[in-house]
Amino acid sequence: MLPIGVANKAEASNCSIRSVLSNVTGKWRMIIILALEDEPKRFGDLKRCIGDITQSVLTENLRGLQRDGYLTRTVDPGPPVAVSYELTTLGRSLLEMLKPLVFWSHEQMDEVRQFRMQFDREQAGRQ
Amino acid sequence: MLPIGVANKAEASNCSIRSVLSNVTGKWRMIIILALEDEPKRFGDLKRCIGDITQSVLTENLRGLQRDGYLTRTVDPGPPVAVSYELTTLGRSLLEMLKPLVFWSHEQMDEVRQFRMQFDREQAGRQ
DNA sequence: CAGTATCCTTTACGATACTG
DNA sequence: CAGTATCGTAAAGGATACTG
Repeated sequence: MLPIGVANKAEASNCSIRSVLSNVTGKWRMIIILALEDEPKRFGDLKRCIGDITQSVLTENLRGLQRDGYLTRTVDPGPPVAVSYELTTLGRSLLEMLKPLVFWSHEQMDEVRQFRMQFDREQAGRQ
Repeated sequence: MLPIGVANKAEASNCSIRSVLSNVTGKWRMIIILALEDEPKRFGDLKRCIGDITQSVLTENLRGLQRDGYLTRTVDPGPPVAVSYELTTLGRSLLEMLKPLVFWSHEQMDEVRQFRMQFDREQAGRQ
């Protein structure tokens, strides 16, 4: 069995599984990793590629991923300055873990939507 | 390449990959799925097993997972009443996607911690 | 036992303006 | 171009009290 539980609060902070799993929670971290699959990208490219992320949020999340060692940030002082982000070996390794999950998500999407609609209908019927 | 980006906001809501990936973001959803790996568990068992989750938050997340079809909720009217939660086929299928990620997390934890410490040292040095 | 109901705090996210 | 700085909102989570 996996050590997912904690006996107390002090233990929670260094609970191994949780601390690393939390790297891919949040709305954007997986998306960014996936966006860097094929090649290094510059800040503006990433923003365009993802589409609906704001500058400040993209910056925050890139910092976090860089801090944890999933990507590198390289500055080419211009002018104009160009900053590019690239997956590290660790990041690429995470990407490989994520890909099956993404394809699975894609496949199961309709089923989840069915379940949701049914659940919501049942809830509505109970009112 | 994976369709992770969106061209506009309207498209974002039915962007397949994101909508299902978001099922496993958040602090607790993966944890709950993992906690149900071995056998169905009752509400109190889950709470004890996870350790540091409050009743209300556990309830919310169980509802969400049930809504999306990952688990079932079965009531045995007592008294005393006993409610047990069990992974569905879909939930078990998700669990299998999650397990490699969890083991990977466990293995890579030290490396991530090293990166973090180094990054934080560099940041401190820059002040 | 398995919740609901409140209320509160924290975190993530978003919009906008400004800068070297 | 790639940010930073502010400010505001929304969602998640947490603490506590109460209930059939």
